[in-house]
Amino acid sequence: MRLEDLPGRPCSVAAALNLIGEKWSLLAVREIAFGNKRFDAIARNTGAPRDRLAARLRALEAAGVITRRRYSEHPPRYEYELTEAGRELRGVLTALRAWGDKWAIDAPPPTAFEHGCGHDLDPVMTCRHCGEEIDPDDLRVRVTATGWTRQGPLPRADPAR
Amino acid sequence: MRLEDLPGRPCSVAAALNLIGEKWSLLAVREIAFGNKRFDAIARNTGAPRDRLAARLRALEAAGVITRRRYSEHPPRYEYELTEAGRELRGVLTALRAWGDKWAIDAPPPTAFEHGCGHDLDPVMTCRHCGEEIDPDDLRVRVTATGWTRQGPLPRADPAR
DNA sequence: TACATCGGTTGCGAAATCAAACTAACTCGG
DNA sequence: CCGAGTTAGTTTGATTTCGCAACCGATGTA
Repeated sequence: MRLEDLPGRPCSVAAALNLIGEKWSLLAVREIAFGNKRFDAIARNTGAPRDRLAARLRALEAAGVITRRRYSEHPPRYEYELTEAGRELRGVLTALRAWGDKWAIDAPPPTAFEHGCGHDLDPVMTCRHCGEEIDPDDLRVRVTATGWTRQGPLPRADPAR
Repeated sequence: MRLEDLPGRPCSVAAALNLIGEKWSLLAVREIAFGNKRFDAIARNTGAPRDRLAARLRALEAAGVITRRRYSEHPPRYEYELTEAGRELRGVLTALRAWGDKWAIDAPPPTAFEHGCGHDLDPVMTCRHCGEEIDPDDLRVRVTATGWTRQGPLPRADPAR
């Protein structure tokens, strides 16, 4: 993706959404990550219309997020797998799931994961360098294409309101 | 959001995407997180069509992600701010940006952040309990609504391919 | 023979999206 | 006072995408 081809601020978030931001794309990735490799299972578990799903799977393949492998000739049958890029998308899914658990549903989380350490997964974003939990209020913009964002600290939560 | 109202697997990821998965929504949140509170700035920096942006901002407000505050009567003028839910979305943006930096663009990251510890931000998702980096291959599905996913380990990366 | 499975494609109407123009109420400079 | 600019949208009309249902062909199963 060429950043210049995106409207607005040159930004990896926009570039990422260009690849995986269409409706059903991330849910398809979720299903494949769950081990559901086949078209029918992905369609059933996401609820996506079959024609839209077919289009999304092609786009995800073109984006390098999944591969399509024929496991039968006559009739041709395919299964989908995550590429390295697709596998790394699971982190995005984890962040989204954590947010959704907290803010998008009123019931307890419908899906939980057990981490290798034996406890239920409770993900935290940390700084690889210092190991501390990342407080987004504690970040400064360091580099951007000129003209798009002034350098300096990001706005903080305003405790007055 | 009632999970029963979603098509497919009951899932917080789907519920989250229902709130913030439409086109331009996350980019609008990104801009507000950057401190751009006004309609025109958000429109300019995202590249979103103004009518779409107006619709998205209303939807984000209804979803509880942003607030709309009048800063002028006559003419009525508004500015947008993140709610607590919106501020916690910054973690999703961080995950998405990290993925996009690596997989969605060919150039070096257009935006970097400096963490409080003095180094460039390099986010890692860790387990709150044991502090270890989360390897998505090291997760087992612990609970889901019955019928949707067998319990047990998730498929691993297949080293044979 | 009849039906089910699988991985789609096709056709079609409904809905969402887009760029551009327009509105309305102000402010500022001269 | 005049004209230009700012701000936050709304309107318009064309384009694109979406969602649904039906269909298809090759095979396997009862």
